[in-house]
Amino acid sequence: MKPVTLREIAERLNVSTSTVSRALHDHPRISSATKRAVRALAQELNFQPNPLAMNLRMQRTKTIGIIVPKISYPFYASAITGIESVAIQEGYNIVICQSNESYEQEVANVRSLLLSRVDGIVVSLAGETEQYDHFQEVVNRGVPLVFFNRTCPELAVSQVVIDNFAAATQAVTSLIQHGCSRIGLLAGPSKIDISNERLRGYRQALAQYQLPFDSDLVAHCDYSEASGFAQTVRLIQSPDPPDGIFAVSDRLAIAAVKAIKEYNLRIPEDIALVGFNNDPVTSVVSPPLTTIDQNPEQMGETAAQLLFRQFQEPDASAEKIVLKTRLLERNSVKK
Amino acid sequence: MKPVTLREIAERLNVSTSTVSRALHDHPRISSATKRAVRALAQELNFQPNPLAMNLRMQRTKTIGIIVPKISYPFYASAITGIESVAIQEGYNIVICQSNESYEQEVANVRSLLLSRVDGIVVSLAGETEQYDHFQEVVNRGVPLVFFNRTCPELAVSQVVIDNFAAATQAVTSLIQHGCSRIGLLAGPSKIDISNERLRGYRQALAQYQLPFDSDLVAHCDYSEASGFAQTVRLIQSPDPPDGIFAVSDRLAIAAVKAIKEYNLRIPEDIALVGFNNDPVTSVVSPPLTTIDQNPEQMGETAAQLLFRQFQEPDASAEKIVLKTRLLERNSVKK
DNA sequence: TTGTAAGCGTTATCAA
DNA sequence: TTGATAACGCTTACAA
Repeated sequence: MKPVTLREIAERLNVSTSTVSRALHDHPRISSATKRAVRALAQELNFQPNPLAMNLRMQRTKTIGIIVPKISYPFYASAITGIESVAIQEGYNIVICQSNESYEQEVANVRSLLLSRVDGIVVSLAGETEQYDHFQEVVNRGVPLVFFNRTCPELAVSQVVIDNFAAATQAVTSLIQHGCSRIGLLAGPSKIDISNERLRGYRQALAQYQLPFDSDLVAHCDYSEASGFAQTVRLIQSPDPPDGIFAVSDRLAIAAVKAIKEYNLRIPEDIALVGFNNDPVTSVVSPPLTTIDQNPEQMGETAAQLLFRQFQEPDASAEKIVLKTRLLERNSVKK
Repeated sequence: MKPVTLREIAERLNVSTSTVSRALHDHPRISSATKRAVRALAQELNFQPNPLAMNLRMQRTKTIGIIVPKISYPFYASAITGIESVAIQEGYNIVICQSNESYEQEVANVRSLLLSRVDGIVVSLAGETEQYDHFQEVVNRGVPLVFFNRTCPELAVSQVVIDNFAAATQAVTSLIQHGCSRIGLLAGPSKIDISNERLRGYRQALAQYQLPFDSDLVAHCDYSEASGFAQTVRLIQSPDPPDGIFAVSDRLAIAAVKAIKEYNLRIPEDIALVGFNNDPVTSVVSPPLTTIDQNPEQMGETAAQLLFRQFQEPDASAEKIVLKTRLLERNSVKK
């Protein structure tokens, strides 16, 4: 019942363990006769090299660590699937950590991954995170690192993102073109890079159509539904409420839907709404939400590819890949 | 920049590595003086024992493997969170695998987890799985195993489930009490244990109210939205269509919603609908779905606890824990 | 072409 | 109370 080891094979064949190891690795200076013999027996005994021993010996684990805010966010679940698919293809395992949007948990995740000697790390930042020493530490240790989606502007590290500025501009433009003139923004945490990019896009669209920017209409939320709901209520109850809202995530948009309905307002007639992510719920909610589709699986794949590129050329400079998005127009803006 | 090892501490203190190791483990026969000295230096150098070396030496990894059909299913995402929380508490790491409902991938997952020597495995079966040799192998190797939710009836292994029979009875009863008399069932794969339990519950409710059982009304689906949609269409188009549908998962229920709406029928007036899982979308879709709430996080926690119990008493007999559920009545059945 | 031996960083056994 | 030493299972100089 015990797993077979190199030694057993060696003893049975009256050769040394090194010969067995080399035969299995197709070392050029091993006779094809012994190679055949070794392989045959290895096959027969169903030999699997013990990864624990290999890890210790090789000082690498063939494992990549992933840190995401929450695996239950459909965006990240899909991104993970993307990362996983290329990892498997390359013979790597993955280990998934959730930061739960918490800075402290993210730090703990990094520590744990470093400790377990993963060969590389793929991260999307927690909403709370405002300092990056823990990632600097990753870089210092020479462990390849790639950010995706929520990235860190201060670190010269490879990253894959979408053009958040352009996507947000497009989203808000859609609201404007459908007749909205006073548009609220359910923004993300102000320390998160993509939040600011989307805010810039929002302002850009307003400027393009000569609409005034009113900071009262910008509501910063963390990524929780509760904050989305509360901020929407605040916008609705304000003296001069918006006739359209752009939410920087579909979760916030859904929270907005609930708030708007609670106040017996109609979507899109009273308030039009645009979300971000093409979360599955957006096609189910009534009315279906206009949103930005951004192919998270592809983003995950790309991030993983970037990581593997770093494995091959550790000294290559940081790359930034920007993926395409598209606006999915649905009834939440059609007036 | 290199991680500190036992040896370094030993050399600096002019003691042996064994002494250092023992001091750090609070071994009773080490003088408190050296303990203090060792610990102080360990702290100062920020010594972290290399888990790779420990793993190899101890033949255990302080890691538990999790296999679920898909992490993007909200039910499993929550269950994982539950497992994770007790694992962390016990100082264990987790590694998450997705079977993607595929038997082959599940087998590969098991193989990979066994190879990497996880200390125990928590599983919810893939929809496709109809044979269990790979789990028998886990048991044979003496690796603790716990099933949750979708369990395996043939193996004497600890498991945590809900009372699927009772929950399904309750769900269908709700439809009947709101006036449905011809109730369709979007059932799960017939090889999955909980599918059959829910089917039994369905029949029980019918029997209780003297409604006839009609096998034409039972539509077996895999867990995909596509099959839920197709089967709903089949039911709608049948010569004698149902006035209510019980879907054994919310994903299938959502698919049913889409199909029903596509045929311009009203929910619940033309067809009432009950789902299963209390997926977040059920509160967002219009009308909100009646569903069975089953606290997946608690289920995950319980499964993990069962596993840790096995770590402590490897020879204890298999336990089966049945958790409570509750019916969440919403507008998809109110006529 | 193959074998010997060292080493990865721990823990555990035995002896002192 | 502590130290040598072996061992976990593998890879890889270096020797033969």
